Amino acid sequence: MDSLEVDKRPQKDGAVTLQDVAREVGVHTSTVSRALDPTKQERVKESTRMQIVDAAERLGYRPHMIARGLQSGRTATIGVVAADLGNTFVTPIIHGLAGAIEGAGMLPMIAETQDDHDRFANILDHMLSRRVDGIVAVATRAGDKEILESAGRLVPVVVAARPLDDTVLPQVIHDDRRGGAMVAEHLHSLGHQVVAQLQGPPDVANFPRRAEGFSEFGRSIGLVEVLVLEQATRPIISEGQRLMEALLEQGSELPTAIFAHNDLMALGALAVLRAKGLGVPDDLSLVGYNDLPMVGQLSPPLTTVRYPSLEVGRAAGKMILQLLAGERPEDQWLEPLLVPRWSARRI
Amino acid sequence: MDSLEVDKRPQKDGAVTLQDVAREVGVHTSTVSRALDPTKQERVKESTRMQIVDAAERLGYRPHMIARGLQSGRTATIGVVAADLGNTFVTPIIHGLAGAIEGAGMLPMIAETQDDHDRFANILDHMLSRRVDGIVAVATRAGDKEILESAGRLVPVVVAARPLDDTVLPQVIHDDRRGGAMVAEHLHSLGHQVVAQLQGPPDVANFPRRAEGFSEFGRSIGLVEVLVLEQATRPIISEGQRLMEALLEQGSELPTAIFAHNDLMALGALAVLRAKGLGVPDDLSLVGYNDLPMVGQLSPPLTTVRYPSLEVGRAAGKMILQLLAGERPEDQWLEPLLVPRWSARRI
DNA sequence: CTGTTAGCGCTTTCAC
DNA sequence: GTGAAAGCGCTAACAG
Repeated sequence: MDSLEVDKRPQKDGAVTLQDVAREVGVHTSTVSRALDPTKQERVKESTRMQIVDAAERLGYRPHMIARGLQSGRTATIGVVAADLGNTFVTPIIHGLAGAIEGAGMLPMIAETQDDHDRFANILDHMLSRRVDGIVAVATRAGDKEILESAGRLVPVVVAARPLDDTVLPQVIHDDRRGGAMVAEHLHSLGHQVVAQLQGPPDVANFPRRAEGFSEFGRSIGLVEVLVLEQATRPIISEGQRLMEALLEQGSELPTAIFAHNDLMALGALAVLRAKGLGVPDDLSLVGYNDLPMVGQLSPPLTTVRYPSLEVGRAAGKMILQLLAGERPEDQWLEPLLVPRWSARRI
Repeated sequence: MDSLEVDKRPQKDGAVTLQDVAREVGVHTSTVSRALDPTKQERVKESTRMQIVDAAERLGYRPHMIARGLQSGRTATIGVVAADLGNTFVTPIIHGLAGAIEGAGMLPMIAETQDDHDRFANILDHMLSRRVDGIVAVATRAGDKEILESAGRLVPVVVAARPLDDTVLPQVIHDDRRGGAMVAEHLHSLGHQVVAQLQGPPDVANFPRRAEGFSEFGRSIGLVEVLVLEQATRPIISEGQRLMEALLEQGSELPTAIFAHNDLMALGALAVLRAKGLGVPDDLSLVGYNDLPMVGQLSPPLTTVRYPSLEVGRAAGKMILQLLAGERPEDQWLEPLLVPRWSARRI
């Protein structure tokens, strides 16, 4: 029985393994592994390497990244936790992120929280189970901080888009406070004196910051703010409608200009105003935030603050890569830019 | 030496393994495995199971899906191959897909081809290396067919959004031909007689179908079509501009209405028309395709054909799940819907 | 009911 | 320059 060789066919699913290639060439799997590894292929005799490469090609060998990952502990995957893929605000972030990490052979894996804390927790857990190499959180609410930080102890985590107060986690931060102030300044420069805000959910840190920047700077230059008694529970169109209606019905003085905390809420407000027969900007000026695709071509073209989504995604990707390389990246600051269009006009 | 026990601390990265839990409770790993597997936990004595669950909780055990995947050959991951994440057309598809598969514990992994064949090939290869359980292709061009079909021999593949002619692969199909015809009919009903198309890339099957539907049905009802001598190389704004300029400069009769093969190209055309001092719809009617978010609020609100992106994503997700369950799903047909707004008017 | 053994496909010592 | 063997964390087949 000197020929114990068992005829091991390629596995049921048809995948060709290192074994198959090794058998084909008549060498050991470790030799094949070395021959196919760019960093080690010098340690293999040129002639055998050629045979191996050839056989691998011929058989259609494809490395099994899962098996490799089990060994190395890396999956070349970055988990992206978003709130809502239906919001055109997040797509460019994912786009930028994907572009930034693809050079390193990494791919994003995406999940949606729907702004629900339990889902957030589950998703984080799931991603850790999958052993993603890093996590980019673009959906964080204040209540998610602890759990995200504890994930950060296991794997690199970058916080993007929605900032977190007092955290050790590295962040890509947008200066929302400054953005809010820019809106106040713009309205003031157009001659407005009585203004109001439609505020986004207070537990998404961007919104309180926008509110503060707007209110404080506005006060300092003499703007009078009519307080809206409601706040949005989510930063979406329907909530913009609700707040706008609340403002109109609460019986207080009507402002001449409104700062909606994001473009979607501005769209909601616009719909309500239109329905009530109020013209924008003729009767009321309106400013949004984010500069979503196409808002510059709305009727009227929306004055807004440009939020650099693509750059945020790119920066987050780079930071994750740095973290993975053992570096400790500094927080990135990305500045807002006021984009004056036609929905806010001189009074 | 009856106590060979080595003090195996949890691994360097702090991850707790079955081993750790087993050691803690004083049982074998396979017992722990069973105790933690919902389908097998009856085979474990209640008391030990309790201890195990307790210890797992206490130690912070988290299943290692990679290791499990190596064993089972499944990764609970669906690869999504998109052309361009920057296009708001794809996002809802991903959104729908993610929603459809999440119930099965699967997550999408996304990559962009930028409409480049080599990148398409690389990405497919990469996804197969990662052993995704299935692939949804939303970026296919005619030249990608063979390679996609060969991937389909290894793993379930669903073709969505961009159809493929004569393929065995299951598809989510949108009736582009019908959509094109609907546009012709609409323009005809508005009294237009001379029309033109800004055609999308011919190797993305949707566009020739839209063109045929439009031309053939248009001819049958008496529309005269001015041929544009150029075709887009990609379905994007700048190409819409280029074609619109080409039409204006080619010296042929000017149509009274234009059918742009998608909304982005319509936006490009709109910009050119505006720059040349031509009003839409006063001087020229314009119809797009897709009904991207917000095009209903443009100035003018764009008349377009609604492409059911979200539903396409959902259907693709369901089909992948069916395929994974060993079923052979039928192709899904999703119908277009003309959305009349203000960019096309009665002549 | 629980322990043993083998092995998923690959990389990585350690020998020779 | 190459082979042998161990092992990544888990599941499954087989004992007992």
